[in-house]
Amino acid sequence: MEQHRLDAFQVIADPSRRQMLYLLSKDSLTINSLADNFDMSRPAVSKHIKVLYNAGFISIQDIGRERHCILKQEGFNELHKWLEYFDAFWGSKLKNLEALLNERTNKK
Amino acid sequence: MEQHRLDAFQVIADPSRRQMLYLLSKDSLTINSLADNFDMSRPAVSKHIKVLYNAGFISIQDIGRERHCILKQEGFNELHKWLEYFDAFWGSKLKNLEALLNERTNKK
DNA sequence: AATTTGCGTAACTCAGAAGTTACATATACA
DNA sequence: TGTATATGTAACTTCTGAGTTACGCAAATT
Repeated sequence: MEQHRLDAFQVIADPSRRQMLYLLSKDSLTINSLADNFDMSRPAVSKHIKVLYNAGFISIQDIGRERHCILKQEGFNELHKWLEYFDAFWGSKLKNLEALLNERTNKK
Repeated sequence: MEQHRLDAFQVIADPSRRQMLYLLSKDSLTINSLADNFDMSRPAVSKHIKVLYNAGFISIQDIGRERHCILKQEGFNELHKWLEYFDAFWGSKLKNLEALLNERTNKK
């Protein structure tokens, strides 16, 4: 089948997928009950779910013919690390001083 | 000209742009000095810079014919807020309990 | 057993992001 | 003044993510 192996950053780039994660933060939902919240076909939602699953943003529990989607922390880790790097950058007074010095001296 | 008005999530979905932000966290750079770090044409880099600028990830200081790109916090804010929401979700023991309860009861 | 329900997948279309080359412009330098 | 440098932009091509419809299958229902 198609690739559908997007990294965490690409996964959250889609507004629909962010909305799905939000909805799942309120309650775990099946594919169909998720699809009720969107203006797209169920297969489209199904694909998004696959993307979210493959990237570790959700786990899926099969109950009979239903697939219950549950939010999963794993997918968020990479994003968290990435943002933390820049948080550290902003947070550090040393960095700020460094930047200031660069601004003043780095104009060859 | 073209739109190039991507939101913060779309902005960081591109690996090249993330790399640019990383490089700019080390030092402020001109368009050309940035382009030296990539296997793409300078106009391509120029476009990415425009995207980063429009989304508030960098500020630009014109010095003569050079454009110095400087990391800017603003663009990160939306991402930060977004992640914080889910951090709160994971962090809250109450939420975890709630999720546990949902798992046990929500199987109509 | 037949039908309905919940879902996945294949095949396709479409839009737009990301790259290219070619060109224009403004500043610095000789 | 003429040339090199640093950059932006227009026009174009290419690729792929995101949507669709049509279909298949297994579990539930009757």
